[in-house]
Amino acid sequence: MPELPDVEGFRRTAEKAAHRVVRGVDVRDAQVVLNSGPADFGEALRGRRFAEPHRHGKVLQIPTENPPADSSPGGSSVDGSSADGMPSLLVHFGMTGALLWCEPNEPPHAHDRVVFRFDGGELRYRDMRKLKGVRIAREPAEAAEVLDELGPDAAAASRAEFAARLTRTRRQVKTALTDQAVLAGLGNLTADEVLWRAGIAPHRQTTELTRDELDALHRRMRSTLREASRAGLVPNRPSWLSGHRADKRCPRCSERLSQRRMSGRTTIWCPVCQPD
DNA sequence: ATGTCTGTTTCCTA
DNA sequence: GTAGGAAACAGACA
Repeated sequence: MPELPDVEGFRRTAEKAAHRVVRGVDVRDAQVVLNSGPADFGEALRGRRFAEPHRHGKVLQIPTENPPADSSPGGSSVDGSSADGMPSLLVHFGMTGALLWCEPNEPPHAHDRVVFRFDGGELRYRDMRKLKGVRIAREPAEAAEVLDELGPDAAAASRAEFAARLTRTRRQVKTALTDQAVLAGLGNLTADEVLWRAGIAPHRQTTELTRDELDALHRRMRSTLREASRAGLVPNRPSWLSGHRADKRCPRCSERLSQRRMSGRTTIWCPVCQPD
């Protein structure tokens, strides 16, 4: 599932836990804890509060903050401790990961790999295939190591930044769009969707795109991500290309869609709306 | 049963 | 620098 819009949905889920104290961490499958042992992982988080979650591309970062200096009722104090210097939780959802907010007594799901318990609810990292998972960054520099590998967030990249990053390489535009080091957040579905909306064939070389085409691509990308993020997934609507991966007819002109594997992923486009 | 597919990423080879 | 394949994993599906 997880492309930028999905992770944006998970970010909103994580907001339910913001400013709550982590009462306990259950690592039900140590394999998804990427950079520490299960005990250390839980120990790094227990007793701290989750702060406001951030998303960069497909990566979700949940910083922590210290518990409020004892109870300060009445004061809506966000307390003194900033999230600086505190450990962060980093989540990469791989291909099948998800984050769910559950009531305390909901029975566990077979694919619940890590459970973060709070008073009155819990956050669950659920993942069937365990291609990625969670990691702990003990200080901001450690989180930066992961995030610095990524290009600018696709939903936030400016037009100029977008064009500059994309044309830095001369690869096929679909491949460049899904390269997280070029631009962070687009996956197989959103890349196909954006290219279709912009009327650009996926195998075009980035360096042969005109300024107008780059601008169109950027504009479509922003609007597509905005709409999909609101839904928390790439919609399966009839007016979207992604809704036609099965019947393989262009939603705009009804032409038979073309299909090819590009860098290992199934790529779909309309030969009429996206000419060579 | 066996093979193929999958909304991800990384590593290797040509 | 770029493209393609395989692998990590756990299914669903024909």
